[in-house]
Amino acid sequence: MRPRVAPSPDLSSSLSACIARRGLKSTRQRQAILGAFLASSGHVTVVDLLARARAADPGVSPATVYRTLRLLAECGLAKPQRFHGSPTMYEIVAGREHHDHLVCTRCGRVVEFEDARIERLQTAVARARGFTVTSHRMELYGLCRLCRPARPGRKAGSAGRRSRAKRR
Amino acid sequence: MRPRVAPSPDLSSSLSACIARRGLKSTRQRQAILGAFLASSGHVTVVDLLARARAADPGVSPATVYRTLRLLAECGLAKPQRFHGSPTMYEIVAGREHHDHLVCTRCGRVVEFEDARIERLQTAVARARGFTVTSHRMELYGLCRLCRPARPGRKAGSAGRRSRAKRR
DNA sequence: CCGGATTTTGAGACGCACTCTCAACTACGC
DNA sequence: GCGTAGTTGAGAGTGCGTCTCAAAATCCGG
Ligand SMILES: [Zn+2]
Ligand SMILES: [Zn+2]
Ligand SMILES: [Zn+2]
Ligand SMILES: [Zn+2]
Repeated sequence: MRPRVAPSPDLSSSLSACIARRGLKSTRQRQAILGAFLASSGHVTVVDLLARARAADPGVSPATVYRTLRLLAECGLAKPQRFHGSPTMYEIVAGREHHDHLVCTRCGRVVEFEDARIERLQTAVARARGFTVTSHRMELYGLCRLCRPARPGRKAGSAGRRSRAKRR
Repeated sequence: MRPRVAPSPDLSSSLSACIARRGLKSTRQRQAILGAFLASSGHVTVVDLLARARAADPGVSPATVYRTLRLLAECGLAKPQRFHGSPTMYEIVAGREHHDHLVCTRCGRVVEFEDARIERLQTAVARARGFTVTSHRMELYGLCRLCRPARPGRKAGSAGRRSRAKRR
């Protein structure tokens, strides 16, 4: 029922809408951050986003990135995801359907999935315990194809190395 | 279906074992903390645990609770659970089987459950995406039986209820 | 039971990821 | 342009947890 909207100008207008509706103002910084966010694919950290936004407009401070991200979340454009062991990541939410995550504990790659059977079972289980579920979180941690140890003949390093250096 | 071992001396000996094995020492504080932890049921925060441990022995500092909890985790006796919106909670792990959690967003109650069908589907989904799962986290958030609004014909609780009632 | 090596402890400094405060600075309608 | 309300950056503050370090406790061999 949701029209699928390719990540495009549309979304930024939807921010303007939300901004207008609340009597807020459109600023250089917000544009830069929104631009960087929409241009990103997948899941971004505040640090990532700050860097990208600064590429477009050096005058962007971390505080503003935090604030704008919160605004985007309130407008239903972004959604924070807190994966184990890394700072909060944000993903584009507009027009996408619910999904859960597979997270590679080695390279940090995040893969999304959705499984209606699991979702149904979750609801059923909850109901059986007297709960009315309003949201859930499900993350599967493990090794992705490329990080899986010692498969002969496989080269894991070439294309796949997503940045994601995590300290701990 | 599991032989229910009442939280008993067994576990504390298993700590001594782990302590001995690593050349560590048994101290008053560790006893107090372990005692408080084992006597607790369900999921405890550091603050909770500190209070309980101090009841038994006033000379226990927060730092030591953190340290001991980490030790317990390394010994496989405790497991940290980070639920959305509350500080890390620890639960007794020894001899129990894996489970996931239902969390009431209003009163904070935590209910455990385990569903083999879901677990199987998780593994299957992961494999289909090329992942080897080593662990997962699944939490269902919502309202428990007692917190569910007694619907006088009108649907009261939308998604947003944020109130944080600490359970005691 | 003692002495000394070694571990542990408490207090407070520190770190990280955020949020808040506030004075200076826009954006924007008139 | 003006005025005003919203916005920004810098830095202080907060929550939660870890680290540092000197003093204290544990343990072990004698
Ligand atoms: Zn990987
Ligand atoms: Zn996602
Ligand atoms: Zn409840
Ligand atoms: Zn549990």
